[in-house]
Amino acid sequence: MEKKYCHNELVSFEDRDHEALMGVWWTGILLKKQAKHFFSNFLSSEVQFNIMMVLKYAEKPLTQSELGEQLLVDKSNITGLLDRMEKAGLIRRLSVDGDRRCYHIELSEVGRKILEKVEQPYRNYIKKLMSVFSKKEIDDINRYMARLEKAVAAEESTAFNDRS
Amino acid sequence: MEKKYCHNELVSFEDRDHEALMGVWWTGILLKKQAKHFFSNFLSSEVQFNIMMVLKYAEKPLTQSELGEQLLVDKSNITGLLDRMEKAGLIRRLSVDGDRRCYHIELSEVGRKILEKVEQPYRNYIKKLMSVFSKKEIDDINRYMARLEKAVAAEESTAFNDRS
DNA sequence: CACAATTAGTTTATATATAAACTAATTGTC
DNA sequence: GACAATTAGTTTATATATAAACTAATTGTG
Repeated sequence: MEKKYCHNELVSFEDRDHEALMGVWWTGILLKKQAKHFFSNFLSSEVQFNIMMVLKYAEKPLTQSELGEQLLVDKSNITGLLDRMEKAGLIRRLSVDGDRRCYHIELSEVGRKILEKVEQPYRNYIKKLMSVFSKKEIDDINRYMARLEKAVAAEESTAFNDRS
Repeated sequence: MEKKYCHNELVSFEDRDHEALMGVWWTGILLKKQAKHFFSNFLSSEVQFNIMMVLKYAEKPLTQSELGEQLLVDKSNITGLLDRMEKAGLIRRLSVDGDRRCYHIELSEVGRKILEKVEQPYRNYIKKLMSVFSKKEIDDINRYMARLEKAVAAEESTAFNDRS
């Protein structure tokens, strides 16, 4: 069995672990690229879609920081993302009673309408993608990814270049 | 069982398929972030590490296009990446006999030395990360990711906004 | 050989991503 | 209540990412 560092035949390693990890990595990249393309007629990126989805389904108004935490987006990145989305009329920043430091972010009417157009097609698309897997395999993937995420989080402190 | 669109408790869907796909997505993002941090003392990104690994293990000299294909990096992106890496003394562009359009990219001595410093620690790091999985589970992940990649590729033509 | 089509790489415009330094507002502590 | 520490968000600098338009060189076709 050939082990690949990346996606074609020119380079191969002998490390099944590495291959598995790179598999998750590359698949994630592919999914991101595809999603970006999927939304490109309506939104500048899949990140904007994710933001809108989080806003739509949030159980309470979210601040920029809370949004960033959920989506693993840095606060300095959130500022620009929301600037562009605000400029495009997709979201609004509302001042918050009692804390003049932060905003509550909400979907605008335009944003809601665009989300209505793309949400279901995207869900269908994902449904179709994932239909290559059985119920049991889907559960496997869910469990494996959860464990891998936990392992990554646990290694956070032991990185190569930590000065601690 | 709770289904999450993203990483915390504020938003939840009822879609196990979607959750699995998002799991791969998020885990990929986490891996990228961690890797970037891992290399940050020596390289400006994990992408540069990947480029150097491909160059080291390639069986023949690679052009910019070939490099880009392997790493899923757009040709317009490769130009800038290699510009920065060349400026940092990590790689060289060599003119190619008989085709004045392209370059062969090779690791410089400096690049080779830096790679020597970071490659084994990174491999160990990955080994440790993946040690939470059994041999059988590693094989599962490899198979699942390969199938998911294939499914993604197969859907490429049916994207929401195709004008075909 | 002429010349259209293709290929390799660059440039430009725009978006996403992070770290670090920064401002302004709030909280904790005495 | 004063003031240090923290928190929310912005700014700046730099890197990565894509699409589209571009230049220069090569290939394919008559």
